[in-house]
Amino acid sequence: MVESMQSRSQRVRQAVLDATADLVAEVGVERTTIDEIASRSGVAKTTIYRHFAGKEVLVVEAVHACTYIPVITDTGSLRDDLISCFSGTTKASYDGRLGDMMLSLMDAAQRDPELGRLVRAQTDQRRRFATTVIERAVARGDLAADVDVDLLVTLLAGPLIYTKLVRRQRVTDELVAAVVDTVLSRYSVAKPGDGQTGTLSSKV
Amino acid sequence: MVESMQSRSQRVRQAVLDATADLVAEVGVERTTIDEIASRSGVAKTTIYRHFAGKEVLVVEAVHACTYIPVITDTGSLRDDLISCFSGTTKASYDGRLGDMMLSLMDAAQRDPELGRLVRAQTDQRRRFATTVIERAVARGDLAADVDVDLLVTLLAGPLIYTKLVRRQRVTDELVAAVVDTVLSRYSVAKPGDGQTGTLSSKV
DNA sequence: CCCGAACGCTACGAGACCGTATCGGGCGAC
DNA sequence: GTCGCCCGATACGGTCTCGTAGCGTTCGGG
Repeated sequence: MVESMQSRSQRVRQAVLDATADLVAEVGVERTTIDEIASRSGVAKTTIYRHFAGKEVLVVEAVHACTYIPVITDTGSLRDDLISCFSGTTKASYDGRLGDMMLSLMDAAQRDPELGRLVRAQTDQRRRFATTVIERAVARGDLAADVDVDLLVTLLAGPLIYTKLVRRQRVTDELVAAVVDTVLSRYSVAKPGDGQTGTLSSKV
Repeated sequence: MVESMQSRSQRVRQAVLDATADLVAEVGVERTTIDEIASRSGVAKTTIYRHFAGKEVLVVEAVHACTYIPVITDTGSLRDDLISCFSGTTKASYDGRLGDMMLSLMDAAQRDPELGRLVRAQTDQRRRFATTVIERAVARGDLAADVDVDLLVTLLAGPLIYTKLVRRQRVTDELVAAVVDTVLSRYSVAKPGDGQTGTLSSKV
């Protein structure tokens, strides 16, 4: 009841955070100004200062509100789970507003400790999704027990994020599948009698 | 002789570009101001404007002056060449001033077309080094002829740059070797006379 | 219906940067 | 030595952004 009743204060907060997120995505953290946020959101600058201490807090909250939580699948196939995981995090998230923010956020995070923690938490969380999926595969015996999970996640996430942020190209489903297949083919255990994990004949 | 003769104009230019590079590495492109550049370099603001049109040109030239060109080795071993290549580009360069600039540069490049071209050129050039090494291996027969070179470069460079820029961890020699070895083990041709891309022995 | 809290609007002073003008000083060439 | 060019220092007007104050207006619960 509370969430639909607090119409005034809550609506204002949401409008401000939305406008902030839009602005950060468009012009970056540095060029985002309170005046422009006021103009976009339709909320008076005075009112913004009544809700938020300053731009830093505003940006942190706005980004936090944009965080997308993917659904971790459990199909029994490491390959499918990984593709699902990275399509949900790397692709979906990075195609939206959050993707446009990332570079500016990471840049600003180099100097703002608060933003630094936020970005780091975001990164760690994403890695944890992949880690979970991988560790389940280890438990099933699809991967050797002594696999360097951290390295494996880096090998998977690295090319995708690099493609998105540095090369500024779309992360296609084909790319996700290609990365997962290539990396997995190195680590996969050849199961005796069962060809489920076999990704041997990938057509590159 | 010319370079040591043009003492006045040349020394001033160099001092300004150095200070600009330092500032960009420290506080980013946006927060870099002409006044601060003047203060750091010891060159009067008036003089800076006599040499450069504005901050944009200044940053572009400063970054351009920082570009590090690695030596492409040709040891006959694809693995060693790749490690040498990525240690030279990803590691050495990204450990210096240029590394601290990259995030801010890429962010600013989203809005400044000139910087965009610069960053893109930089990225493409680095990829070309790896591409050269890989294509030589293909010519030797160490790699199958139908290898997706572009994907392969992304698989190699991605994890390293991701480690440096996103995770903000040092790119160690061990990491470079691990990435190269893992990715290569997928693509390497088993034996001459065997199937082309087949990597049957997927041991851990 | 009425009152109080929350909001919108305008204006303000302060500070940072920008880009330019003006003038004085010094270095180098001849 | 002298002249010309380049540089340094200061100052200025202009713009942008910040954060706050004053005051009129509107929304919503009782």
